[in-house]
Amino acid sequence: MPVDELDPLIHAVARLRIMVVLSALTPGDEISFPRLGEVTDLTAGNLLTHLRRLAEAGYVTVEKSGQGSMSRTLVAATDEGRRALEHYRATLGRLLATPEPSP
Amino acid sequence: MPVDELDPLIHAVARLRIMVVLSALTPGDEISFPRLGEVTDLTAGNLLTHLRRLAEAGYVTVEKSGQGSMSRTLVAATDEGRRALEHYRATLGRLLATPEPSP
DNA sequence: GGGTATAGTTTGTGACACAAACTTAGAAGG
DNA sequence: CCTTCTAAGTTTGTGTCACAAACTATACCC
Repeated sequence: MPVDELDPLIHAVARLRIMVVLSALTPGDEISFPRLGEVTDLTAGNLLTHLRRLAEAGYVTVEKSGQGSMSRTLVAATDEGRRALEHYRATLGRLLATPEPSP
Repeated sequence: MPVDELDPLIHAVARLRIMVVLSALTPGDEISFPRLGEVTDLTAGNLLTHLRRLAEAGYVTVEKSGQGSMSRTLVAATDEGRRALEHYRATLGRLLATPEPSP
């Protein structure tokens, strides 16, 4: 009945947190992998996996440089990612507000 | 960091839909199992499982009468369920709104 | 150079959403 | 009455996924 479905990629709590944090960044800004892990309260393994899926969807960019302990990974939301989150927000707002008349 | 966690019982899309529909009912009102299945767009199997979990949590009541094709099952949200949804709504709103200052 | 710390990756497992198959019992109808 | 159909729930099997523990690679310190 509700034509608009909640984007399952964003709906997972962990990824939702990631997207919220990334979208809060000034466009053009980035955040480091470890810092993002702290802020979202995710272990590195989880963060990595979720970022991979978000990157595959084109919602985030992941830039890596260096190797081993010198590696620096920077993450940012893409415009598409921001739009997707906005759309999710709107859809969810609609869903939560809907009294859905029952005949 | 965000102390308030999203209630995972409600967060699943299917159960979220169920709770929204049930909460939209006038307190004291009930909805039939088949009708709830239609409105939430869930198969009977799914609906049953999700209702079971919601009932275990005390978020909904499930009243059964009759057997076989004569069985009538009525479902309603409990006060606790309504409160939980409200809390979920608030938590989510906070999460989605949080710009979360990054040092 | 052995130990410790940091950054990221791989892997194993348990939970869970989902739908297909099954059960039960009344109604249709011949 | 005996079969067939349909409606209402229930059980079960399967694929997906979130999660954390274990692992790899590299630098810093003594």
